[in-house]
Amino acid sequence: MMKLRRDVFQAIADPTRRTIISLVALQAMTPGAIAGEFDFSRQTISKHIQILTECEILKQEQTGREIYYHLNPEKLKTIADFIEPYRKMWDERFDKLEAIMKDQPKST
Amino acid sequence: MMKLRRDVFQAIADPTRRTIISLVALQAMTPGAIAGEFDFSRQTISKHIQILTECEILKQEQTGREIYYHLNPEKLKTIADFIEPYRKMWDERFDKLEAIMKDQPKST
DNA sequence: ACAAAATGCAATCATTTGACTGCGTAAATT
DNA sequence: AATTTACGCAGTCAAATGATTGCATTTTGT
Repeated sequence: MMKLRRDVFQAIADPTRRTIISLVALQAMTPGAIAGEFDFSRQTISKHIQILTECEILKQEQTGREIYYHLNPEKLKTIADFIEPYRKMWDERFDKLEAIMKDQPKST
Repeated sequence: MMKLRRDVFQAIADPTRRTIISLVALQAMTPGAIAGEFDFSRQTISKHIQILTECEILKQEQTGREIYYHLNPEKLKTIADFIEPYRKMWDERFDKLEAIMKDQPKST
């Protein structure tokens, strides 16, 4: 059980884990606090946290007996990098931004 | 088997399906042609295509006995929308673009 | 009309997933 | 020192996943 096949794409496939990400993005939270937001058992949530931690989407920070988990947003870049090439196929705003970039060649 | 839990996040969780997406992004392809790019059986690939089609990442276009599958990039926006709030936490370039946007209030 | 080609559909099977309960351990509280 | 609190780890189990093979169906080509 729990092979090392875990990657970021697999991690965000689960809706509960996506919710955990959105919670922890606002502030670091303990497993107990996170579990309190769901109807699942603490251990179930704990396992989700473990999966997110394994692929480094979450980082731990222990203080006494409490462990605070906070988001490591950089890891989500993997997803963004996958999406990026397709973005320009739909995102008009992105095209507009690109145009602005071209119009401002030496802006910095 | 194959419940209706299929969503876009689940669809892109599989590496084979991500490769299929990248292939079809370049040009519409038939299942046979797609399968030819992998070492898996044709039916295995066919099933992946089915999953991608079910959640509308791929669209069919039948011509005779051949079915061309092409990418529906809009569906990937779901993923982008999830990532977007976290993007500004890592993407320096994005911040720069935002700054430029602010500096150019009436640019269009 | 018949054979070949391009697909989809069904059945099967090992593995993974996501939920659960129970237990162990370390830190805080009394 | 004993109890409570906050965790993690191990085991279990039903369901989902991802692969397979075999067969049916429709279109194309001879």
